[in-house]
Amino acid sequence: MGKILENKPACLYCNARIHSVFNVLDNEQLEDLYKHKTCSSYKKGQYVFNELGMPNGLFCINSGKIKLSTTGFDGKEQILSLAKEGEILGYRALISDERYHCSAVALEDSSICIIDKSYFISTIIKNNKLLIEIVKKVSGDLKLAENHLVSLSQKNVRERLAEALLFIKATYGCLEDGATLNVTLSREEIANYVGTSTESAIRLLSEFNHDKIIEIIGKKIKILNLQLLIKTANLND
Amino acid sequence: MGKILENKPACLYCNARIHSVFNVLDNEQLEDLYKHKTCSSYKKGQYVFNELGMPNGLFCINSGKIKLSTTGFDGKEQILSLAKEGEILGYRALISDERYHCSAVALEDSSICIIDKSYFISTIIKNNKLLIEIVKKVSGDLKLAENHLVSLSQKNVRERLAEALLFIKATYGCLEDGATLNVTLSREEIANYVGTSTESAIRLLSEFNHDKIIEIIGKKIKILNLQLLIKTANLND
DNA sequence: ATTTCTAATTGACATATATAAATACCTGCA
DNA sequence: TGCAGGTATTTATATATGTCAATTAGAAAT
Repeated sequence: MGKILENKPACLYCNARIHSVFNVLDNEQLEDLYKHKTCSSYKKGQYVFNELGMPNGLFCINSGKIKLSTTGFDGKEQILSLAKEGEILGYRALISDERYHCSAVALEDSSICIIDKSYFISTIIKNNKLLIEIVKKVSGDLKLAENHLVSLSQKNVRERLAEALLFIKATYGCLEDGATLNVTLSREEIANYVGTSTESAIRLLSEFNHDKIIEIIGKKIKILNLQLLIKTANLND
Repeated sequence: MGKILENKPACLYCNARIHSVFNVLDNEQLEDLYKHKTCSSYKKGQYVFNELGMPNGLFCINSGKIKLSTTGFDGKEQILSLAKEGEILGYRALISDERYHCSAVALEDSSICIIDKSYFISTIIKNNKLLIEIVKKVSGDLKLAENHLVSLSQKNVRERLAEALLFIKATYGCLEDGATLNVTLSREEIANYVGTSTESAIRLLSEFNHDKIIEIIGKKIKILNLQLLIKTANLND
């Protein structure tokens, strides 16, 4: 469990809201939402929820970065996606009333609002606009999963790694320099997204580094040649 | 385009309805649905829609079998899922108002109802129960995609092929003998679901055949030893 | 029945990638 | 300051799987 914050952020003035499903709510509804939530802080590495648990609320990231992963057949982690502020988590398990089928772990210190389960359920039944936003959100997630699936099925590790770096950039953006990825993932985590061994991920990152596609600065990765990275990823869309 | 049938099936008496999202509609709503649809037949191999097109209606399989696939980076097919009677197709593109991101092709002669686009959109905005069913449907699809993704990422071809056979059995069931898979897929199609080369799929199917896990009877596959197949698939759930 | 075309099969070979093992590098903590 | 435990890196090696090429079987067409 995260540490409950006394000062929970006002939904009405939440910066993350514009990119979230709650953007379709009016001011009154946002006030109502505020009344039915709490907000907790999570330390880097802490679980927000894990795939064994039953949901008791809807998570909405206020700030921070979260990885969503699942445990494969021999305990190996598979990172399914990366989430940032404004994104809701755990909605599927909530709506279908079943266990989470993935785990959410903080990649850095994060604050996350937890919306009361029964309030959320009763709200979506009344509010079609919100529900449609949720359908769009799941559809978008499905599309991302399918793209990831095709890459895993058809591309080699080098292409997938390049794609992963582009995905990280697209998700979390860069630091002020406009090139250094704005998140720190371990080599193992990168490998667990790409679907390869940690050693292979390291080897290829070194190659990218040597080929001046990226520069490795400690745990940070700086994209030196975006065009070449895109070419290496062999994208088709 | 499929060939439009003069006698479209009544939604009220549709056998497939029980397993579909439309099971939440009452009799009056089903009559209404009937009024806003057409029904077409598709020959084996025919496209129901393809990933280039814009949706102009919601497809609902009345009878037959459909494969959903997408085209990978160098034109290679990736089969994403298999659909049967009662399943709706193309709902995501419709709701998000964008192009299909996969293609639907008939695996055998099929009849498919096409529900008027504007009718469907206006209906889901009014009918929350239906919309919730759709959320559950997308969520289920996402769950399947994620499981497939993890297998592609972490399992070897042998395990994935065994898993694919189990998936086909779970989706389409068996013939009267309770063991022969009730669908004919080419070796290439099997490979394109498994994420391997056609040759590797053939080789491993021969191995399964030799090991008495399956029996290959022409294009049909009979599961001889289900327990061993499950063990070979190395399932964890 | 004969031809033609596609799908299935088999074998040989190349190679990408996993695995294993050893070393180097951090980072927190005593 | 130095130890300890994890993370990162590198090298060597094994192997699963893709690729290429040749053959066979089966289905469709004339």
